[in-house]
Amino acid sequence: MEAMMGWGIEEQGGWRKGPWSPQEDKLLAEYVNVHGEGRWSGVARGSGLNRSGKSCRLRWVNYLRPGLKRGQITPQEEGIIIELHALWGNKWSAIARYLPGRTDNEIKNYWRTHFKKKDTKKQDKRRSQILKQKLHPYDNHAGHHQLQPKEEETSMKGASPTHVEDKTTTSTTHELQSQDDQYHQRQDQMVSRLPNSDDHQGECYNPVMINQDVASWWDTMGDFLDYGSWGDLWNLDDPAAHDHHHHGRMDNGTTTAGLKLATQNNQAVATYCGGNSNIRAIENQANKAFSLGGDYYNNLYNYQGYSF
DNA sequence: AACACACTCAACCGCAGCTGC
DNA sequence: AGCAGCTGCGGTTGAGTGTGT
Repeated sequence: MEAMMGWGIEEQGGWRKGPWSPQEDKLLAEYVNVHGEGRWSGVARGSGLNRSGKSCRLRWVNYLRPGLKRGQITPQEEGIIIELHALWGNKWSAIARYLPGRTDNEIKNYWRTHFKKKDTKKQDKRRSQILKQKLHPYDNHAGHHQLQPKEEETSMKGASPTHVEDKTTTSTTHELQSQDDQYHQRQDQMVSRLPNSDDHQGECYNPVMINQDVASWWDTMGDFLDYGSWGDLWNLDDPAAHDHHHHGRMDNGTTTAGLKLATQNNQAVATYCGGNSNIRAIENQANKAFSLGGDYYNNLYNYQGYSF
């Protein structure tokens, strides 16, 4: 008799339900380590567990899978969740792809706990503040040149940025102002963002070559990113996540974008995902930072922008 | 201490989409 | 084309825990 509630052939007495015991976890982990993920109905049959394939998959994905972070959601992760939820709504699995080590279930629970309650005033305010920082990074540059066109920001579907107080400026303001000045003097060195036909997954812009090692690149970018309070969308731990960004293209045409800092042989060392406005801003900043040094064709590294 | 309420999170359920026959 | 099985997703539930009175 087929058991459509779970996956696989249901044993007499039905599948075991409820919390998993350490012994069951061990059995499941051993089975997956040997046979790999997938074919979950086969897990139910072959592992000796009296659990449905569905239950096995859930336990593995949400609890046993290597690389899971556990622990509290950080403010940076919260920011990502809020921004992506504003873009995509309850697409928890899609959002989870941008938070390595977090599961869709975890994010869904977090959202419901923190932002989906009756008493939403405080939560709405916090969400608005974070969205404000995400969607208008340059508003933090009091009196600065608006580097990206406004229409790009409005292209972020579903986002309705509410104006709240700007983040307090820091000591980096002067340095940034100075860089901006030099930037405007050297705009002729800006690298154009022409589509690269080699990329079939999404629109890819020509790589910008930089002549610094990653550490100094990061130092240069770090002030700017921290200052703009959206450096958290960079992913230094799992550069391979870049590939997930490609595969995360939305069917509904939602525009998101990614950047990759990569070695000359195209191996990613850091990736970024976020709204197009942020991507454009980072590109501008990178162009500015590295064109200042001149001779940026000694390409030890490159970065590339993608629009999905 | 005892109770009520709030919160967290693991796990379940139903459904839709995909694939192979 | 239609069916069955598999997979993954989003919504929901409920047990355990924390906190306030």
